[in-house]
Amino acid sequence: MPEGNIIHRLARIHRRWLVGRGFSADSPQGRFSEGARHLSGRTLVAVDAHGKHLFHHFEGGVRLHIHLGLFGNLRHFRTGAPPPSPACRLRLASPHATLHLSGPQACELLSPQAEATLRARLGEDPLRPEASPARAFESLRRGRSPLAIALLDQERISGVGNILRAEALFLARLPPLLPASELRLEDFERLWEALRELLEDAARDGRIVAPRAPPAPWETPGRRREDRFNVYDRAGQPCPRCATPISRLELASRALFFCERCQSPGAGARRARQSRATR
DNA sequence: TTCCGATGGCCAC
DNA sequence: TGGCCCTCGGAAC
Repeated sequence: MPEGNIIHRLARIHRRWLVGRGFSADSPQGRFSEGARHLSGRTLVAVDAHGKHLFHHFEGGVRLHIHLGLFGNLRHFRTGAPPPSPACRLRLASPHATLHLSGPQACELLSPQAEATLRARLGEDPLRPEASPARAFESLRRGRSPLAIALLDQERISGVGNILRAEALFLARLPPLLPASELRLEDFERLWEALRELLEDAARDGRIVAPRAPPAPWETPGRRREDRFNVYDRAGQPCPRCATPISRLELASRALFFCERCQSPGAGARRARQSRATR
């Protein structure tokens, strides 16, 4: 489920509803019993999201680090929490809300030092206010990997997952296999803006819905999953811009979706020239 | 009822 | 690069 948008959304909800509450904690599954004992009885004082990582700070300097990985799920119930599933790694309960965490890649207590070390490795997160596009640009251009690979590298830009990379590259009309070192500033600026907008909308709405191009009225909120994307998981279906069948490529064991025509080398530059000419 | 894939990432080789 | 971990919904039988 989780790309950066989900993590930021969770952080916002928890900040609003849970900070200042005291929690009891347990680990129905048993794999986090020791950590749960340390958490139990403490008040949540802050919640922060960085890329796909979530940090809950409790009183007494106790810090919980959660990474949902591919399968992780963090549910919240304001009232009437159901019994936890047997796989529930951590349950945090207060009179006002209950959290159920299952299947995380990471659920651990970290010292402030360990948290700082972890965060120092993360690249610019487009959803964080201090994010620097200039640093992200420099970081993306390091090395020779294709743009599509560089985008998933959390040490360059953090929070981007497989859906967002496909949709952002499509909206920015960039060829996914372009060597990242050849990315030009004007192309990067379109890409960064696409990422920022997709992430921000998805963090607010709770799911990724890519704007359709060419400009079409925004679909109704009831838009079905398979209609939410321009290219992701749409192999063989017509590109919404040019009707060319969407391509699927296996790259570093991840599926990559793109339009060979709209995202051919030079497509972005051609479009930029056209829009300048018509201004 | 079983099976499979998924919006991640780590580690060993 | 491949194997592996973790969970769960929906497709396939």
